[in-house]
Amino acid sequence: MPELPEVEVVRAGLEPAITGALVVGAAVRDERSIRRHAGPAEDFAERLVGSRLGVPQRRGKFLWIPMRKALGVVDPVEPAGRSALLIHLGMSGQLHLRTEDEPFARHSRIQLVVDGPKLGRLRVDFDDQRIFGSMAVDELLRAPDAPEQLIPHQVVHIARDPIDPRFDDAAFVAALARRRTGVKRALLDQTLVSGIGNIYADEALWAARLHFDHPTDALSARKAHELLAELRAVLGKALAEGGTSFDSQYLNVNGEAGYFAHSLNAYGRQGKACPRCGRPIVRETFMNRGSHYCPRCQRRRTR
DNA sequence: AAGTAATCCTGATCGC
DNA sequence: TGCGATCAGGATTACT
Repeated sequence: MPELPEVEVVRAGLEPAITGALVVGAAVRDERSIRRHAGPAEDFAERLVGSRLGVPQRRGKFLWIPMRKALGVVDPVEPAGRSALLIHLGMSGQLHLRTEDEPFARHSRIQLVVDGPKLGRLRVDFDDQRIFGSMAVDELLRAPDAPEQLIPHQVVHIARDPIDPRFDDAAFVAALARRRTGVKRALLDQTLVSGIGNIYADEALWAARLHFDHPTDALSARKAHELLAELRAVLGKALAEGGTSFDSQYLNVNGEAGYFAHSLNAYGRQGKACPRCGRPIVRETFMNRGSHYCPRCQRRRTR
């Protein structure tokens, strides 16, 4: 399940193949994989083919590539177009760089062919088993809090992520205090802070010794800052290790797995000893997903 | 208005 | 062997 570190690994992996490249082909094999696109598959392909691509960008778990039709002379590195190829990997979406003669993966849904200045002609495959992911061509708008930044229309409501240099720590802590909900719910709310999913929420809560349902309004500012620090630590470490791969559901653009699964302290470790105190990690269903925590280190507190 | 539940999907796994 | 039920969860939609 790709979260911030996995999406950033993919973004960085795309960069040398994509930046300045011309789209020479686009094929949608499954319309469900362009659910986020406003028009039909033909429209999606038409907009892409003949477009020059810029540097891949990311906010939270959303990825996008600025693009503009290559009419006349344009800066190949940053085309300054007003649209972008928007990508969300969902649960099982993957982007793979392949040569044109390589076979399609079983769950290949969309294929692009690009011709770039660095790596030449390549196929960019969007493979997605569960089809929670999607691509779209979306309009670029000025970011509400930074007029010189352009972000896709569908990303405007997404908060900045904790490793964004413009993330406002004090505003986040204040917003958290205004909420009347459990802390894990808040962490998973992408309009409050983005990029965090079930794995890194559980890991950060374990590190900060917080129960997943701890009321946000009962959290001290000091504890909220500590949680933010732990979030950054776990996201940064996972990024450095290439993300978390449990199975083939997450691989980078070259088909390689990440190593962070070996570093997990709570997520998926139910029944195993808490690395801090030795008590078995417990798994409870919460918000239709598993929550993993140490019943000794992460005591539930009441409002 | 803010908070929460339901919904979309497929494949691996389990029980019978 | 095969079949149906269950589980995994990110973002959006539809409620309360």
